Amino acid sequence: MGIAERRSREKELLRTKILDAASQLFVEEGFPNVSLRKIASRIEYSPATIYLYFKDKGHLFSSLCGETFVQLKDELERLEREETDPVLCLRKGLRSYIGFGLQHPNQYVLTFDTPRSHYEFEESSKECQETNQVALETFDCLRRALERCRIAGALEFEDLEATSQTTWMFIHGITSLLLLQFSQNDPHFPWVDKEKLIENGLDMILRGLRPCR
Amino acid sequence: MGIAERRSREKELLRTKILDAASQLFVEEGFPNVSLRKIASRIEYSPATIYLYFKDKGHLFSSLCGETFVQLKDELERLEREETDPVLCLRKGLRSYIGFGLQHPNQYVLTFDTPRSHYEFEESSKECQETNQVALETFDCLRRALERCRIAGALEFEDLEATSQTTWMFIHGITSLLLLQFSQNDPHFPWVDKEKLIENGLDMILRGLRPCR
DNA sequence: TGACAAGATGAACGGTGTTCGGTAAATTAC
DNA sequence: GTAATTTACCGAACACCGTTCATCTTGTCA
Repeated sequence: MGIAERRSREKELLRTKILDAASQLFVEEGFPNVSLRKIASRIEYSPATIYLYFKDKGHLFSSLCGETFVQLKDELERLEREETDPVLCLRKGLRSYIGFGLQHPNQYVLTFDTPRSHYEFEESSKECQETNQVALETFDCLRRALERCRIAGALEFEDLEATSQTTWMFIHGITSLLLLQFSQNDPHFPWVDKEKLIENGLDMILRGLRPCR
Repeated sequence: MGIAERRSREKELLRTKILDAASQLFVEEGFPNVSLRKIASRIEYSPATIYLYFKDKGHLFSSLCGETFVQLKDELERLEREETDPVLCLRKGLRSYIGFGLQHPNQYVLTFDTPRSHYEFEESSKECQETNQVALETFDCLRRALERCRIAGALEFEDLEATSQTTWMFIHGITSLLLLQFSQNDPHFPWVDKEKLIENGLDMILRGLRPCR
């Protein structure tokens, strides 16, 4: 049955066409400024057609973010294989996370700085499940990196889970404020240099985890 | 001229009536779920009337957030006067910041986790100026608290400004993730206890600033 | 060739922020 | 006391938005 295959191939093609157009507009303008009508008109289809491929606007952008975050996971797993010094591996991983956020501001903000209720209208769709899975695996990289440091005796902490989550909170804080407050051309707030902030942040995190000698 | 005064008093009254209604709805439902029509109907005025008192939706909620954040500043300044141990003062202040965010989730998220372009459509209005001023003074509390710790020899760091900003980023990270990711009924992510996370976070921050002995 | 199914859509629904011309009342001037 | 003017307000509209659904076209199969 070659016909059915071609059909489903064509369906997949339009699906990715929608995703591509959405992605472009999303990167340019951010979630709330991209309308389904804009996406539809860019690919020369009716807005209603999008609903044959995605449940709603939220799920479309969820799967968009999911796709992007796979890159971060891959990058972190690459680091894990290539960098043998555990502390350096941790530090580079944290730096990658921040860099990833800076490179994909809209995806980052939509995923971590937006109340779910504002864009996700039903739980447990297939896309969300997958995205969630990627997120867990990405977080696992951090967990493993910390545990390796502890085993090597380079860092010291009691509760791996709590420490992993706290560390995530810290680098999220750096990323989030850099995206949302830094480089607002706010002439009144005396932001110091961006790279310096990042380095300072990473130093402080690692110092907070170093064994008390 | 008593008439003019009464008039401006009445005008101020309606202004605060709008703000009150907006505040209630805002706390209940969050920025994007509160429409000017809802506010208007709650106070039994036309939506158009709101535009006689506020430039647009963004400015209305900006001044709302500003009002709320004054409370945090007051709390921090109170701490500064009453708590003599500088490190304890710093720690309590950081804790207050997080607690404030948890108590006013919508205000916090709108102020720090929302791209300005999504709700603020023109710079430098009177309300924004005032809010900005409050923000700067609040940040100054953190700066002073850190400096006092350094002078007392309890903490050690090079650059006060960078350290203040980094510290803010950390507590913002804690607050932001607690508000936006924690207690999503995400059965898959193994969040540890909230209080434990906060304590762990504060410990890590202070350890990251302790002098190397 | 006719029946059927899948894909795409036009038009509509109920909502949004925002603008503007007009109105009615309160104030001022005469 | 009446006319002119300022003020506060609002109905209606504009241009959007996400979403739904009956309808239509078109490719497929018997």
